[in-house]
Amino acid sequence: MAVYLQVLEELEAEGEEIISSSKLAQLCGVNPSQIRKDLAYFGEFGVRGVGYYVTDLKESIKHFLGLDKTWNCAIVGIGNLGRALINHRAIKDKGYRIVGAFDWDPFKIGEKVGDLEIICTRRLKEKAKELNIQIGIITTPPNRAQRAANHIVEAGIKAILNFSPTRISVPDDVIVDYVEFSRYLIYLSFKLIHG
Amino acid sequence: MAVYLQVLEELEAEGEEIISSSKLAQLCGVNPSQIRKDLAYFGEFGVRGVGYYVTDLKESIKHFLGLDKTWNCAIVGIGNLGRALINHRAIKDKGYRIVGAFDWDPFKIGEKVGDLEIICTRRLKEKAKELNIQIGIITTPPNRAQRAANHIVEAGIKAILNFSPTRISVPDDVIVDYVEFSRYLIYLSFKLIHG
DNA sequence: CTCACATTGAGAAAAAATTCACAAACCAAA
DNA sequence: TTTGGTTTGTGAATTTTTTCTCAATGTGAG
Ligand SMILES: NC(=O)c1ccc[n+]([C@@H]2O[C@H](COP(=O)([O-])OP(=O)(O)OC[C@H]3O[C@@H](n4cnc5c(N)ncnc54)[C@H](O)[C@@H]3O)[C@@H](O)[C@H]2O)c1
Ligand SMILES: NC(=O)c1ccc[n+]([C@@H]2O[C@H](COP(=O)([O-])OP(=O)(O)OC[C@H]3O[C@@H](n4cnc5c(N)ncnc54)[C@H](O)[C@@H]3O)[C@@H](O)[C@H]2O)c1
Repeated sequence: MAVYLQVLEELEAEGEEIISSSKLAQLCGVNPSQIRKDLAYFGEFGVRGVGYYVTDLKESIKHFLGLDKTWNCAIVGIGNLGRALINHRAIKDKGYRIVGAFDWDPFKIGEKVGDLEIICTRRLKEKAKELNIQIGIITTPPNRAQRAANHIVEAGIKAILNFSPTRISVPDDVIVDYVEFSRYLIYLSFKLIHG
Repeated sequence: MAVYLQVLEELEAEGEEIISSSKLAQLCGVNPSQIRKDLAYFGEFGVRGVGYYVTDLKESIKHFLGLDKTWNCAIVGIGNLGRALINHRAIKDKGYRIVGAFDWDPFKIGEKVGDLEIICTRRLKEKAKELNIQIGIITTPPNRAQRAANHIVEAGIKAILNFSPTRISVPDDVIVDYVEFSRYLIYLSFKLIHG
């Protein structure tokens, strides 16, 4: 679904107004029926004999994926990785905004990263309300990840993305996802061996 | 498959010697038959009436995934993200070693990151041979990604992991994978909306 | 308005993946 | 050696996913 969205955005940028499922399928590298089934799943967007209106369809998918709102994120642990994420522009275009940078280290507090000021993790709860933070991102060292998670949960945030290579435990109503860099490397080396 | 491996490693660390498909299935959150099918796919490892020998099975999966060798990687673009990846310990345990740090910026060349010295991108070809580099990792700004890719291809490296948010074009015999941070955020926000 | 053409939406068919079920194989104890 | 209790490996059954097909519907020309 995210692939369709990306292709649709490219088409829109090229000025295309209408696209047929077969053309879109070709661009996405899938079967035309696949596309029609997927799109029909959450509403009827096509026009028989014509195709799909690129902009309308794009908006519908965005709405379905929740990309028509902006989502506010906080980063906890402002080391190399935290900074890289704050500076990463690509996510802003998709409607995710990093609105808070938190760290435990007293020497870092007050320091500027981009146009964010690093804030003490203890103030996360207070700031989460103020900034309406919906997603917490953990980029602390592994042995601090659980502590960071606790702060995020405490602040009432219901979604966590954890970059540190440790499992964290949280209440059932909090969604956690893990980023594992090694996954990509395993894929590549596997391909190198097995074609 | 990578999940089985992780669970097996945990089991080995706990001193377990034998595991049945049903126990392993439980730990991985899948069906026992699933496990037996998957394992039977690349050889007969189990012992009827007994189960699977944890260590043997772990080794076999590692071999199958190519994780019994060490893979040498080079990072091209030593900014925040590049540094974060170099310092990231978790991948070393899986057999991936970052043996080269390359950057274009003359002011960075010679600088130390961890125990690596930053080398000029122009020397990539020469160093790739010397260090037997098999995987190239791009962490340059987006507008430099293609140039970095060209250097990597030129150096005879056949696998590329691209962190910059741009598509790159390479010859057919080079494998490319893309890391898109936004994928994880989309997953989280989608879950927040749709349960 | 009618006709020729294009394309969707959805049910039918095909393919793929998952799960079930059980014979074959193994171990341990008697 | 035989017996009883396990657990794998695999063919069959089931479920899910993907693809095919075509009636229904829209467009635009005449
Ligand atoms: N998942 C991946 O793909 C991936 C890739 C690279 C790095 N990593 C991991 O990301 C983590 C961070 O990497 P890095 O290079 O930025 O490390 P780093 O040491 O540069 O930064 C860690 C930061 O966390 C702060 N911190 C420590 N305890 C804290 C706490 N309780 N609350 C708030 N902040 C706290 C530190 O002050 C420091 O600024 C590491 O665990 C690393 O292994 C993951
Ligand atoms: N995929 C993801 O999930 C993700 C996450 C965060 C950042 N990023 C992306 O990663 C990239 C790097 O981020 P960063 O924060 O480290 O940026 P940065 O600006 O700190 O570092 C970029 C480095 O690349 C070097 N460089 C530029 N041109 C080069 C060339 N031709 N050859 C070799 N080196 C070259 C620069 O000298 C600099 O050191 C950005 O494109 C960013 O958008 C991706």
